Amino acid sequence: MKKVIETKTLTIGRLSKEAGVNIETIRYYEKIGIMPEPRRSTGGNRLYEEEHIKSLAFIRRSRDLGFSLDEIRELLKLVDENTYTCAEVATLSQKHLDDIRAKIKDLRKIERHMKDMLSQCSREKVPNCAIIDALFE
Amino acid sequence: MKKVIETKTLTIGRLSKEAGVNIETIRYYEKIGIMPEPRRSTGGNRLYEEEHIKSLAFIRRSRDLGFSLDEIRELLKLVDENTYTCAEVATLSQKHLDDIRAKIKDLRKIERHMKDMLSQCSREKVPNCAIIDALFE
DNA sequence: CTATCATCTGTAGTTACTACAGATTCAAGC
DNA sequence: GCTTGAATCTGTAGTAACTACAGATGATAG
Repeated sequence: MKKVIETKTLTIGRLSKEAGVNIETIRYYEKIGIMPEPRRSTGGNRLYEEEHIKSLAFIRRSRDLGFSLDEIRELLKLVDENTYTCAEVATLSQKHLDDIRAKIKDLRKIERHMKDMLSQCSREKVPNCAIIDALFE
Repeated sequence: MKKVIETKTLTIGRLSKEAGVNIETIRYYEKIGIMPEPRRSTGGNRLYEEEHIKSLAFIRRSRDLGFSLDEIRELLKLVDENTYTCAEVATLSQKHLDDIRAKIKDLRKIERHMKDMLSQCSREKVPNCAIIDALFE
């Protein structure tokens, strides 16, 4: 007997719902070349396969972790070349982690400043405000 | 004797250097209406006074604290109307502080995930990477 | 008076999308 | 087969906060 390979094919609308990603965003990912072009129906509508579902999931997961689309492109290039090594991936990821830590540091500094300014503010309904003064230096 | 009010007048280039802000950025702030229009020389070059120096300092300080230009516009509107109260300013600032804290929280979550992923990575020069696997889920 | 520098206006590019408009295509019912 | 309404198509423009030009003037030193 013939083995039938069951591949679920999705329209862009279904993929959008399943992945929780806007239709426009999916087309955008294709346009900038980080999602592979799907085959089309005779009329020209996109038809997605397992491959694309995975690809989109990878992109979204990476985005959620704060990777830029360029960084994701790098990662995907490594994967697609199939020649990537753990070391290369780790290097990219470590750099990303460093960036995140730097951002946290910056934000914490801002948080302290804001907290200080707010603590100096009487919060009463009078003009003349310690916060405004601080911003004017 | 006549009291001579000494007002230093700056060209955009000088203001740019003193404030450490790009010339284009200064013009941009004027265009979007958060910096007042300066008077011009007969030839049309911008001539800045103390007022503008202060204004620019306020904007930059607020930007450094992460306020958006729209938020700064709000703050400046309060100041310019001269009817602002400490309470209004404090409300805006508190909201901003909350935003910052939320961002820090998000980033810390990301940091943990990245750290976990990196800890599972052998970092050796072999293909097949725990990080990539994790991103594919 | 001229050479060189500073400024001028206006437009386009950046990131990661989102939001249309106007034209087709698809799927379902009759 | 035909119609209708939903889904999809392409392409363009908008968002935030700038930056980077191009090509035309303005200012200034010698």
